[in-house]
Amino acid sequence: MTTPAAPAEPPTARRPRHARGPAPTLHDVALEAGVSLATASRVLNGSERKVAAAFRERVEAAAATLGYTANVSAQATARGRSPVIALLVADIADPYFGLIASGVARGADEQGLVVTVAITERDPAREARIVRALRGQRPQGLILAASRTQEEGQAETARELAEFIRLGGRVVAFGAEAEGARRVEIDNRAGATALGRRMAQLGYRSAVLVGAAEGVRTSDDRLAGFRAGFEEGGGAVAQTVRGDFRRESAAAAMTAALDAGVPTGTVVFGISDVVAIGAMAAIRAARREVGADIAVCGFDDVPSSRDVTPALTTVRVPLSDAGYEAFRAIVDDDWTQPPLALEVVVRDSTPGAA
Amino acid sequence: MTTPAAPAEPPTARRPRHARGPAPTLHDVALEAGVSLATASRVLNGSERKVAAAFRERVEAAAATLGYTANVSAQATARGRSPVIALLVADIADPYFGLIASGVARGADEQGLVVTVAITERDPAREARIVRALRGQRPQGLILAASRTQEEGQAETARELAEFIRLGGRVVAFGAEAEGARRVEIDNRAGATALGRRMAQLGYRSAVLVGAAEGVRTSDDRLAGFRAGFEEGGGAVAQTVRGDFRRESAAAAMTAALDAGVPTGTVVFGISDVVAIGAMAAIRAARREVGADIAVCGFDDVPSSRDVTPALTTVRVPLSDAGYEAFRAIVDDDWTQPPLALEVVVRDSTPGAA
DNA sequence: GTGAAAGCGCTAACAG
DNA sequence: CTGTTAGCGCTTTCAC
Repeated sequence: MTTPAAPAEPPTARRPRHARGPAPTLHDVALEAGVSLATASRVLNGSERKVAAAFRERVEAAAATLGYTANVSAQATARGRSPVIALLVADIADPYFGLIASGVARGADEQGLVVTVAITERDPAREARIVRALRGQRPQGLILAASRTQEEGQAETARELAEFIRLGGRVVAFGAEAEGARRVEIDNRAGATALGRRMAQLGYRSAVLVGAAEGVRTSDDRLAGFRAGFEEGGGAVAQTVRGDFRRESAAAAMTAALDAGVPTGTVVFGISDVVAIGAMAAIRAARREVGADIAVCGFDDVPSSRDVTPALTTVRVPLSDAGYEAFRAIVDDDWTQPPLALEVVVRDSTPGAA
Repeated sequence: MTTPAAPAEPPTARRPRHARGPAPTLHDVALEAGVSLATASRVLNGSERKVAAAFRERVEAAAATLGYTANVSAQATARGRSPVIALLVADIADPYFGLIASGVARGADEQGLVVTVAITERDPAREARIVRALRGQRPQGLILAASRTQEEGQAETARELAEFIRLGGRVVAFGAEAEGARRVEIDNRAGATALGRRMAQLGYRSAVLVGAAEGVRTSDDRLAGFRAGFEEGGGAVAQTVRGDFRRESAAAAMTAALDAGVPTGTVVFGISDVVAIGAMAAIRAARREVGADIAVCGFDDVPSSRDVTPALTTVRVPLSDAGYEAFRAIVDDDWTQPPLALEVVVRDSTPGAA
């Protein structure tokens, strides 16, 4: 459908108030207010410089009647910096990333910045492509929340990241280390160690670990930490099975473990609540009971960990705060990470062994 | 820490490969390749026009050695349109919105567009401010997924939206109707009616409804639908209590209902799974049993609805697909919404009454 | 205080 | 095919 013929109008007519068309420009506002571009710019977009009250009012009135909003892209090219923070997550529908994103968004909002979200789907090639595309936005910073492995497939991403940093970009990564990047450190190892120790204290002596592939840092740290704490308390790890961070793969891994044999009184540690919950499903599917028969604990304390039955024992991670800190790390020159307190929370999924 | 003094260099020297500084521009690439700006632009950024292989290669080589990425803001101002889709959600950590966001992101990725996310926190004033700010991005479109009420506080948002549309912007809203906006319709009423009918078939005769404030459209539709189906099947609604879409407020509302008295054999309908799960928590806190004593059902079928115990009966909503459709509605001129099939899924939280 | 004018990085006619 | 040259909408010296 093309635009219907409009009533003929003298070409010099100002665009009528209710016409549909391109957004009014600063030029339009200046014209309407009878001032120069420079003056209009000064009053509308934060400038240090003073403008006489009379002018200021006229400009503001003009902007209001025209419905003017500054064109962010134009401002960005003129100023040489854009008001965007780019966030890279593996999967925005996963509560872990959703919580982080909410913290980032909160910070961005405080500073009037906008956050753009990109999804890696845990695909390294995709991740590299995305980082490259994101570079084009010339964002103030890049927040990497996608769980990354140390190796293969990462080279390309690392290269793009390095380039971004070299060009003056800021990147902050969760856990992962990247040359020149800041890190928001969630002490996965310590948290998991505390959890493992606690499980040992509760009387468990045998554990099954459900993790992601070797080399995935978050997974490795949590696994190692749990093992250390648990062994320190006198327990032993009977099996380690692996999937990824998704519920289904965790359930499959747990099923394998069950097939191999899991005695009553064992505690299962899932590297994340989502994984632990997947394991719970597998345990039930195998007609075993979660709790008294096989205990389960996770990590993160996502909202649904309280809603499963029995409620899941886990390590509380202030994910939203962590997201906020990641944001601060981008915008605050002398940011140093405040402690992100992890806390073991014991619920019914790990009843004290007799 | 300031930049350490760099080794003196003749001012005419090209920026060395590893210097830290502003990102290379198209101009730099053209220079390096010994071609004109126009040619460089043509090979690097999709143009219809042909460029001789020899030139093309030189430009590509130059871009690669310089690590060039086109400046998106500059492209946007030059082209007069920016590659962004703005998404407005109430709370990105809520699985409902997370799922929608993932669908939007999938679509955007397919088209090489970027999505920016803003959070309303269900605050109308905030929402209006955000829409206004988003206008500045001159996005291709605006997707409104924040649940909105019909009235008060919305006037301002409506005004901003109207202005955006008048200026040629596209907006698509979930459910809500806005002059000139496309809608992605999730047939909440029909889905809820089917659920209500099904509950009646299972033998329930009395229901407690847990909704959000009156005037919140999604809530109203689901409530009305459930009531219709349930009454049609011979049931009756005993109480309607209200909170919002959050777990805690739903639990509080349910607690109030329990205080007022909820007989065994009642079915509780929560307008969303999150609400239903909050109600489940309240029921347990009141030392009642979910299932045989008080049945519970929800709406959406978010992942955790399968993980609670007993598993939650609900209406499956293809949220991610809905998000994808919202995206399509923005970019596809002659988009018409394909059916978004809702499906009642009965699980253990609503055992067949005897 | 205010305005003219030169960019910002890129695109898109328009000539060659 | 390639290069020249106006813009795009806004900011920011730099004079007045």
